[in-house]
Amino acid sequence: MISLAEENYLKSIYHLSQAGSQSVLTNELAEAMNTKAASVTDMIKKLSTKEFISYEKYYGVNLTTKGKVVALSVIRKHRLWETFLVEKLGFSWDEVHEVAEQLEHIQSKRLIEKLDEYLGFPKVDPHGDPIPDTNGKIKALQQVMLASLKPGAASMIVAVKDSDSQLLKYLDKIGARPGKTIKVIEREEYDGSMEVSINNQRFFLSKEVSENILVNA
Amino acid sequence: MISLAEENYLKSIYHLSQAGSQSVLTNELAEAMNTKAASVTDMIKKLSTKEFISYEKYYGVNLTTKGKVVALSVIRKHRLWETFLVEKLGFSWDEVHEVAEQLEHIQSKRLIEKLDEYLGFPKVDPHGDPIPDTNGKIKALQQVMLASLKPGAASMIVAVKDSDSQLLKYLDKIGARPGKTIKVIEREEYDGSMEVSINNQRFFLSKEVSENILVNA
DNA sequence: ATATTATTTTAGACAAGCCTAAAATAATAT
DNA sequence: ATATTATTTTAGGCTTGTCTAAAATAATAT
Repeated sequence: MISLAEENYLKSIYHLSQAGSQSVLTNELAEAMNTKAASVTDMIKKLSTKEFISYEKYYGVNLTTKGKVVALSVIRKHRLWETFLVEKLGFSWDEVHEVAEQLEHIQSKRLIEKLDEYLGFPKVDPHGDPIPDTNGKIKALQQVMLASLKPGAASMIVAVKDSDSQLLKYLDKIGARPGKTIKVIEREEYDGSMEVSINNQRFFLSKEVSENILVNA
Repeated sequence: MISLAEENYLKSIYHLSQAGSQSVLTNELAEAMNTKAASVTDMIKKLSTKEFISYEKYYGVNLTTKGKVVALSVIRKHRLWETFLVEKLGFSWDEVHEVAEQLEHIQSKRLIEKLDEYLGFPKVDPHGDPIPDTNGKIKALQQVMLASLKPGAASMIVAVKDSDSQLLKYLDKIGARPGKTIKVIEREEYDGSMEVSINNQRFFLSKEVSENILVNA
């Protein structure tokens, strides 16, 4: 059996290894998990013994195939639950993360199959992130940062990187939801900020915000 | 904060104190929780310090008002989730218990409110058990055992005591679901068995089974 | 009234998952 | 090439929730 803590570590390792393409380092993981490096080392040993990760002392960890299966199954559950919360229970976009963090650990194959069916086998969650299938296959989206678009370019928002509640609230307010089309009016080279239009309304976005919005390539 | 284990103990204490009307004894609790008496004593001390229960050494425990609130909130969540699983996801009656045991521990007031609303504020769960309201008020049903009915009497099934999966499967097969009307045709005094009719079909029920079916008084 | 039996509690241990402080190793700067 | 700094690991400890074995208490039978 795999514990809740173990599942969370594997999920974090997966996300971190998607971001940077190196091995995941102890300190990165400690920060992501909101814990101390020493605790991470302890857990790394356990996960390594159980063959969920491969681990070279001082040089970080990588998921094994077995570990990736677990991570993707947790992510699948997380994203299906988020979809449920938004589509069926009427949660807003920015409220679902915390609850889904809990729901993703419910152990029941049947439940997830039924939920998937009930939701009509969605391919992406409310943030636009792809939902892995039963076998852990995940469709890599062709995504680029809004920040990289040139003035005049328009594209569909597919996801938001950060899951910070403040950011999500803000994006929700200005209508920057996945599925929406966003157009770059102008971009200031000196600070990376940009003026964009969504729903025919204009907004100024800071560099930080525009780097957190992902659009179709 | 209250832990998962603590919630489960409080729930068990509540159920046991509903059954027998005495204080709940260490051994009863150990059996219900599938653990050893020594472990129960340990936990009892913790719950007592936190004032969820009152405890007199060697003479068992009782829930305090504070403890009852927690227990009823867990039971409310359990029953709402069971309703969801059956009504929305198409689980059958006898499959929901295990999953609901996990779902009942999700911490999110908002989630439960939304779920309640989504289900149309149900008053009873799929087993016919009453669902406590937000304030922990629970409507005591006027229930009697089917076993106590006299030949010729008919009444509506409101609940099933045991949550043993075998029993639930059997009852499902013969159509003995909450809401159904059941009529006693005959009763054998020497072994307590009875012949009944449900949906105009006749069945023989052993004493054990007829004591597990609760009907409107 | 006392001895036997059943129940409950105490004592001491263990695994999981975390911590702090100190030691070991790697990376970087001179 | 070596010293300094940053990162990671080790060592030892804590809490939660469990266990077994032994001691204490209560219930029951004679």
